[in-house]
Amino acid sequence: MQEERRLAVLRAIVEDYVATEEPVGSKALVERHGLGVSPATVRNDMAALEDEGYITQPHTSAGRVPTDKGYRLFVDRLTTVKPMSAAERRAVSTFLDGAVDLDDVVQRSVRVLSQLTRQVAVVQYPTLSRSTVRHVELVALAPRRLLAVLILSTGRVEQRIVELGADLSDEALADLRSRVNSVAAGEIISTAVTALRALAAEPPTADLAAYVGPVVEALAEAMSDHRSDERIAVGGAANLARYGDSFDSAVRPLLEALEEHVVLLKLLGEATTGGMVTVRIGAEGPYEQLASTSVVATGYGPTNDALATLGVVGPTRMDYPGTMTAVRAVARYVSRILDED
Amino acid sequence: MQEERRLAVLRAIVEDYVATEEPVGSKALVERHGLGVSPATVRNDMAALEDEGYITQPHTSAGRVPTDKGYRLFVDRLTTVKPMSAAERRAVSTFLDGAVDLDDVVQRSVRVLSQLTRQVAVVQYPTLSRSTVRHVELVALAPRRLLAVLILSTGRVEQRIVELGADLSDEALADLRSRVNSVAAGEIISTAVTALRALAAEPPTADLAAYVGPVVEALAEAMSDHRSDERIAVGGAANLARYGDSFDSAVRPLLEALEEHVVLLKLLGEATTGGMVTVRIGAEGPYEQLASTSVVATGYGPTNDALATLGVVGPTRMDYPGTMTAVRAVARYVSRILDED
DNA sequence: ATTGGCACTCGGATCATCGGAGTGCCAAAC
DNA sequence: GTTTGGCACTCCGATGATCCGAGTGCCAAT
Repeated sequence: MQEERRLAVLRAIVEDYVATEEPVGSKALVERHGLGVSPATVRNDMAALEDEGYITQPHTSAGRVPTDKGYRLFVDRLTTVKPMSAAERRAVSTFLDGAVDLDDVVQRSVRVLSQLTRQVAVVQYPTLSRSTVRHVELVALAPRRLLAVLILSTGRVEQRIVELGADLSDEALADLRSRVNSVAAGEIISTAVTALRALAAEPPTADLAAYVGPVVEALAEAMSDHRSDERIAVGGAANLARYGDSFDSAVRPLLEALEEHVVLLKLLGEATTGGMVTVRIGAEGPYEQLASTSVVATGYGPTNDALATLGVVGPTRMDYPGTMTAVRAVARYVSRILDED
Repeated sequence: MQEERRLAVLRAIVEDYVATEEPVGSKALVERHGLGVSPATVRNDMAALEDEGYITQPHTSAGRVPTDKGYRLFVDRLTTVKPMSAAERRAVSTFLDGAVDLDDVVQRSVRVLSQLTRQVAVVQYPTLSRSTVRHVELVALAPRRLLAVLILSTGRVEQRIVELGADLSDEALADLRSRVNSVAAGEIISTAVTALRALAAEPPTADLAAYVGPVVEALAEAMSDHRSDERIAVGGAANLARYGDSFDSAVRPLLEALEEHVVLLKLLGEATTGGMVTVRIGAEGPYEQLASTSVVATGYGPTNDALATLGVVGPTRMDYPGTMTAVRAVARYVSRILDED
């Protein structure tokens, strides 16, 4: 079964290259891994693997390096799930358990993920679109100005200041508050927006006619605010310093991407559910300039109904198994925490 | 007046070195700047400047490079205030005017500042400690759980979830809300905390005794939360890519510092008021590892009562005059915006 | 005080050399 | 048919020698 051995060779090449950062030759391979064959045999296999496009040599008479295609095969078929050490598990859970609010959860996740993977970590804030309205609070700030506070099921809180066209009485405010909550509370965002707009279109009392419009508009705007969909936390940029070589080709575009949240979001891709981790390798991604960076990401959210994405961005030459388990584990912990409150 | 010319020479060296990134020699100096003397004269001056410690040569027979001391003199005595171009002004104001809330103001400031200076920009969120309580809202989420929303004069909103020891009636909630607001609203943070604690110590009605404690504690904690004092926004890290050389010595520690908000805060230093811009050059700063980075910072806040700091971090070799005006301008615009709402 | 002249220094670029790791291929062995 | 040892070959990268030129310091002249 040479076929089997070839795959073993590919796996060995990937592992060694990731570990050493240097092209790996036939001799070093047989020494460091227990393949019971001679270097010559490995060379034959390597030639075959090269023909099929899984590896290349940077130049004649150098060792081999995996191609994107090689990494792809490695990830798809040669990766064994690597469990996290007990210490790591404990670190993740204790660190994340200390979070006091949503912001803090996200910050801490980014931090722990980047430390675990020694890579750049990216965590998207939970999307509004799937969450439900827990409560709407209206607070009078001045006769003609109020603060609308929107509390969502994910724990996110949005607030807007609303300017009114006429003075507002306390009774009218209380009335408005209860009416708004009765149509919106408990509903999913999109439904809530529709219901609120309906309320604004036909003011139930003449009193409210002057206020309901601006308030509803502010709320609807807060609910469908795509800016907040794009909120993202990034951490571990210092890990980029380890790239060392290939600075211009790899680090610069990545640093630029990290500041463009829209780009980052596209890079993370669609959120996947159920513990599935997406791996996008090098040129498989949407940006040419990031041809030598890979993305390992997964969705997270309460009850495994993916609310948002979180993951890691790094060089194609990365420890995929380790990164994948780290990403999966952090996603699971974060989901659990969000479920709790 | 050789003294005067010497300073002119120093200024020319700084300007040239900042522009070209290369040690500057006597010949190039007289050519590029209109000093009406010969290279030999300049050499004499340079020797004197070197004796006094304002410049050095990286190695014998190379041009001169300013020392920290040289930059210091340049900043203190040789800098003419460089006004911003009309286009820049317009860019800043229109960009910042588009901000919708406090978060957005900070984000946009970081962005505009980093683009203006082509450097890493850092903006601290307004401190809680100087601001006053605008309003406290209490929202029932469940019979034994409520959400406390704290609205501050800076526009910042903090919220905390409070677990109660007993079921809460609507009347008790309303009572509590009005009592809390009557003692806290309009007060400065520290006063409000004291007043609230007093309220908790002697519950005005037996009804409230079971609730007032946890609620007040949550509010006090939110008010004195030092974590939020440490909130910071960073932008323009991609500009670090321009360093090119001196990667390990300069970029790596800086990247690490950017993730340690505590370090960054210490780096920014005390907030200064009244349009004063602080410049800290190289080894003047508190961190050895950042001996080749400078900080240009200033305080900002409504009515010029510095609430927080904002600034730029970059290599000692930076365009100080330009950076200083940019920092000053952004601080002024941000202050104005915060004053408005 | 300034200037032109001049010998001197030293870093960086250029180029040649050399060693070694690694390959491909072939013929022998299993 | 697969595996293996042997061998000639390639080419990268380190090392070292050479050389050029920008820049300096100093001195004598202005």
